Amino acid sequence: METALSQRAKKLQALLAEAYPEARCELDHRNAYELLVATILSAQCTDARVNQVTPAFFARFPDAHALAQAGQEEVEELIKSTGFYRNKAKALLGMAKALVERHGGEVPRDMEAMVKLPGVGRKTANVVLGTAYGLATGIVVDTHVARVSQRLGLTTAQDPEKIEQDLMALFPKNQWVALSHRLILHGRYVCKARKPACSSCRLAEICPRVGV
DNA sequence: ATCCCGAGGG
DNA sequence: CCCTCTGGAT
Repeated sequence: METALSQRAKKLQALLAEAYPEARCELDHRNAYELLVATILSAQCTDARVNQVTPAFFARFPDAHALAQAGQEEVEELIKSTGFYRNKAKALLGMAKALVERHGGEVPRDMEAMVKLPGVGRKTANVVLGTAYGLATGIVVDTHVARVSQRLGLTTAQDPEKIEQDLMALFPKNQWVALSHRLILHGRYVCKARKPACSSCRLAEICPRVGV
């Protein structure tokens, strides 16, 4: 049976694909380790700023083995401008050590192992598994995705886990990775928290907010 | 002056 | 369940 909501989901998928054909990740990265580091740094910070600090960071710490040897203060200095730098430095060091101890310095390819890494939650894990490895383990639910999904009426849930379940039920698995990127881009540039650009929104025709 | 918003800790 | 951590954007 085709519910009204799932038909809207199909329409949304088409509109998003037109609006964001590239479905790109804005964090610069060359492998799973770099994406994992960049994603941890991206909390409370723009991707553009993360991309300013990562070149020097990866030159100094090219892999988990190098990072695991680092001193907290040097890491803090390199990531200072991204905010939350003490928490992030601690998370990065713990994560690198866990990577070396438990995974031979490689980034694991499954959700269970990922979320056991210090500083890595479901959001970060979904970004890395989906984008670096092409594994659709779930849908990325950061606050952009949560906000857009709520505004579009795709979910009434507040809890990110519940939002993710609602979205996963609405979209085919082979769309999850691209959908995550597109919803993030849309939330970042159009369906913004503060001043949503509804007049130039490509999803306006299916948005309950427009015209109310 | 206020909001942004992920993960851990209390 | 709610608080905290931070610099930057608005």
